[in-house]
Amino acid sequence: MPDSNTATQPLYLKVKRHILSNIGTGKWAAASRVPSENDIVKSFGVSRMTANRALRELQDEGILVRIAGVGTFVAEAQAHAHPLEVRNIADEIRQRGGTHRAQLISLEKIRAVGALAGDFGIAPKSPLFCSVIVHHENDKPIQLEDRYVLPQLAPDYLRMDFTRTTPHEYLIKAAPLQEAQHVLRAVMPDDRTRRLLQMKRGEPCLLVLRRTWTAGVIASVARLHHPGSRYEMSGRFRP
Amino acid sequence: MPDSNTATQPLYLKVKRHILSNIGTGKWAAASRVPSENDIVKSFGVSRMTANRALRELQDEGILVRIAGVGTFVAEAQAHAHPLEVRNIADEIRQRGGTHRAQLISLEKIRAVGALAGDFGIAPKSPLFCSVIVHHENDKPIQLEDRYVLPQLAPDYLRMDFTRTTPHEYLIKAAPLQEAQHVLRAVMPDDRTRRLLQMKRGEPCLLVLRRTWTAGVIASVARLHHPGSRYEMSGRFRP
DNA sequence: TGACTATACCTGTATATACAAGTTAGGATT
DNA sequence: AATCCTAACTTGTATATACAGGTATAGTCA
Repeated sequence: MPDSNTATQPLYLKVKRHILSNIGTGKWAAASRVPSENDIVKSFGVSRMTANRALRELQDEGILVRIAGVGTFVAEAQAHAHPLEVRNIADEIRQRGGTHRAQLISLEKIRAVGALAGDFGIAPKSPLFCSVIVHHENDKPIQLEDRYVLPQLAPDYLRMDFTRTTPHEYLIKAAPLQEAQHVLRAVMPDDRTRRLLQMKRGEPCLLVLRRTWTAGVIASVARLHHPGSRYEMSGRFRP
Repeated sequence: MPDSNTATQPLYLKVKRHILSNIGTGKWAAASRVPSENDIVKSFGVSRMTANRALRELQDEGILVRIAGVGTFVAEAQAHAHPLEVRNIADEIRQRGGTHRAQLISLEKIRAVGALAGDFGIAPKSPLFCSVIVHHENDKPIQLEDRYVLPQLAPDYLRMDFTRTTPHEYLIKAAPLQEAQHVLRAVMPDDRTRRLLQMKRGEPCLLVLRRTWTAGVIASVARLHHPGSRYEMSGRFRP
């Protein structure tokens, strides 16, 4: 029955902004109660569905906690975890406006030994596919990718042309990704790594270890070495 | 008019799962069209608001793209960006079951010079608060925190006891965080850094540069050095 | 042929209403 | 005093309806 909107802005957004501003200024502290749907109906003159949408979306965004039968409350302050994106190297380069070139060092079937077999949870000497690729940005090497793949999940891995698509791109199509783990370290490169990345002596590497799971088993393990002087990861974050 | 539900499961979730399953099996490829709200009304026998909620939530989750007047489509495959968390060091240590100790090296007012003034966007020689803290895990140094703070936003910064709370914890309370940027690099430490972190010669550092914004201005800049041999960042990700 | 228009369809938002189910507090009963 | 029950309030879901505004296409008119 009330009008549709007063200033060309959706009503549920007005309600959301009002709540967010009260939380942002500290007027409504963490764990304190916020107006119920019916309170908002009265104070804003909107329908309950509109109030519900505002509160529900704020819950989905982690700002509020709602308990049926009890009420709606300001969520505890965010764990303050800032996401940093770990992305496909080719996309990353293209987005920067650079040109990507992949140099295939080797692509073969190997036998898992030692820690590698343990990583995959397979028997020692089981077959694994292994690719070694150096990724270039504007013809400067910026990533050495040592990748190991479970043959069952990517049977035609050895026939792929990895100068055209990255293993990463191929794998997310071949083996639906369920989970990924990343570990980030600063390390000194070994001789082979330093040579392939054309690094100076004494220059460190940013190392990303990536493991991806499919159907509960590790589908792929990647070791990504980046020259410290030519590569950095960055991310922006808005709470 | 139709019944409420058939199997104790919300109808909008049924619709969502149906769509997700069609996308998951590849039946509906990326960029292909998905049924309109009215199609879903007919095929599922639900109201348009219910169909709308299912499609809208899938859009919010990045699964679908909706264009008013045109239709609803399967979103292009996710950019495959894996978040890596950049967290408060004290929380991180405690969560691992270790004990955290902060060693205050210095806490003073300085004058911004050179790049620092540029970072903050303030005039050279403007005052800045500066704290230098070494964070220990089980009495081993794992982070050197060089932090610069805008005095206006944290007037009592110099009176804080940073052996009890981290600057990070203090700042998120004093200056509501609006945006944060992180840059990650592998670098060789300078002499001071190597000494404070008790590192061996030739050992690299994982360097995190963090800038946080409040009300459009940079509130704080932090340089976080970690010994490569004793520190790593990791994150898990489920799509 | 080119420009305009009417139409059909789509999403976006908003409302009034309804019923289910969880929680809490207070009152009645035993 | 302990227990049960009810009333009031909360969120969660679902519907029918309405209007606004975006987009594309077919058809009309100049």
